[in-house]
Amino acid sequence: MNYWLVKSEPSVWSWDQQVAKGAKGEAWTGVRNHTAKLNMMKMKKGDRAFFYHSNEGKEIVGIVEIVKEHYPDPTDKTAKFVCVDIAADKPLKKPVPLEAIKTNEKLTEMDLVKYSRLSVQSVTPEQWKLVCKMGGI
DNA sequence: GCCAACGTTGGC
DNA sequence: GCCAACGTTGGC
Repeated sequence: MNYWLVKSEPSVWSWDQQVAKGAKGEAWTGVRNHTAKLNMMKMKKGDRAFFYHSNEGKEIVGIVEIVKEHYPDPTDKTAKFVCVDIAADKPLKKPVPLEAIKTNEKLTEMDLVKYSRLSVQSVTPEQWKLVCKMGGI
């Protein structure tokens, strides 16, 4: 299994809205960046991803599961980009703020720190375990 | 194909 | 609200 991290501004699409969609999930559309697109194309059904709130909160709030692999993004008129369907798995007992990641020397290599603008990122198993632990899971 | 100008993202 | 980082666009 591979691990990922997706970012969303809560004013646009929040964790609560994701949870409300249930196990069926929701299309993760609107990605217009080729690096993020390549990451989405590597996602497999059953992979897990952290759900991060950018701008407001700036913390990892929950875990989602990839429930449908990549297909053309219906909101993209140029037909160049793709989306996946994700469903809320479970919330972190304790959200992990960006600050905690930046100050943990084991996590300074996370894309969240190095490439803060990338909206779909990969996470190593080591990073995944550590963040889960920090989040109380 | 280079690069300056411009737009967007997101932390601060 | 500012600005750094980075992607995209368009003139040459």
